[in-house]
Amino acid sequence: MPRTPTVSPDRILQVAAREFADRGYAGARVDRIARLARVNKAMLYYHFGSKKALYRALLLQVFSHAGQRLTAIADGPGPADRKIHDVIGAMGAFVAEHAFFPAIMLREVADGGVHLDRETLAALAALPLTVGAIVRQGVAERTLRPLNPIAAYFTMFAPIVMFMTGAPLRGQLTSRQLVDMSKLPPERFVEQLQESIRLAFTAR
Amino acid sequence: MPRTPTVSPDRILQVAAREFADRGYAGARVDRIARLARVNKAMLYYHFGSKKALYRALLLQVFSHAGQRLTAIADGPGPADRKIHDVIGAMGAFVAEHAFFPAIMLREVADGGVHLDRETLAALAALPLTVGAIVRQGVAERTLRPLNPIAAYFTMFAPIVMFMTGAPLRGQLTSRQLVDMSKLPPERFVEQLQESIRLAFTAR
DNA sequence: GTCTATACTTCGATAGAC
DNA sequence: GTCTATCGAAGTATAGAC
Repeated sequence: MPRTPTVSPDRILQVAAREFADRGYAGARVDRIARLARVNKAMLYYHFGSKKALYRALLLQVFSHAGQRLTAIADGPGPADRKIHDVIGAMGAFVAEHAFFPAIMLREVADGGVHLDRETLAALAALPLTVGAIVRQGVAERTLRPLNPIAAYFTMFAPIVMFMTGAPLRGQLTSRQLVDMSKLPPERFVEQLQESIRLAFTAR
Repeated sequence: MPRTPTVSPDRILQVAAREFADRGYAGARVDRIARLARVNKAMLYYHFGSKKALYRALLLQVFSHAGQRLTAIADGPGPADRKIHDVIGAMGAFVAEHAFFPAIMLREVADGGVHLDRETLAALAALPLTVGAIVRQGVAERTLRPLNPIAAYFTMFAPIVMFMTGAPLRGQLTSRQLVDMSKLPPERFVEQLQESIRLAFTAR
């Protein structure tokens, strides 16, 4: 996966990812995406048709990739408590590779999915579905305590998504000397979360 | 606190809360806020000066209120593990009273605080500061296990904020029969989170 | 304090030549 | 596939009468 794709559509998607993550659907500017991707606007519309279609193409791609990571773990062997640990780690790794992902996820939650079609929503739905499957496995095999799958999904993923998205805001609060929120690298946050979720979810 | 304030500025703030929560700063429309608040646009600008000033006034108000709730608990008597439980409950109650709050919080995290001034950022900073104080108390008195205060803050609040904000998206996923995420009322989610955080944070 | 009308800007999208 | 030029809609904000 090259850092600077030579093909226009790929380069557009890459720039669009940052633009939509940083500014949201309403705040994103097609002009800016085209300029940063070094294509003119007409070219962008030629490839994607509309701002909304570009947004959907991007989200479908990223949600599908994220879903595949989780599904691979859920469908693999091993006890559910181990899978929970691995799934949190996989999400942390996915965010490390795709820094724009958590902000997009956050914004789509806030927007209520209004810009998405059924296909993109289905790709998004794979995430809670996969976690739900692991939780049900764990409760059945008694490696996890009885948990509501939806509650478990939010309890394990919301912290990672909000922490990763919140880096710029933490930077502002820290640099303005309002709170010092600078001393926790992402990898350590993931470890701490894994430990908290292990204590919270494991049957005993 | 009347449901339909008679004074224009109050009514504008109330409508603006829903508009900014539903659509974000960039997506919010001053025209729509004015129309729904039954004032004309010139009146809105007369009272608040600009879209940004209106946004800041709203966020300053809501962050201050939320911060006061938490501070009251943190400064009160009792062991820290109990305060953690109460603070989660207080946040759940605050959201029940101000349904727009979690979406605003989520969007501001994603926007990186770019629309806020120092005063509003300070009001926001009170939240992690207060949780940090409770965590430090608990670690000192050995009612909580050693925890990074920042990690603790995100672990306990991110789930509540994302779950509450995500109601419309869950509704879409459920009604389109992609996942059934409809069977978990907010109060039960808060209880489940309190139990998970108790297990995750308590020293033993 | 309240209104109508409008100035000014920006945005998404397209026409049409090459 | 690629470009320049531009259109029409929509947005924030204000002027100026009452």
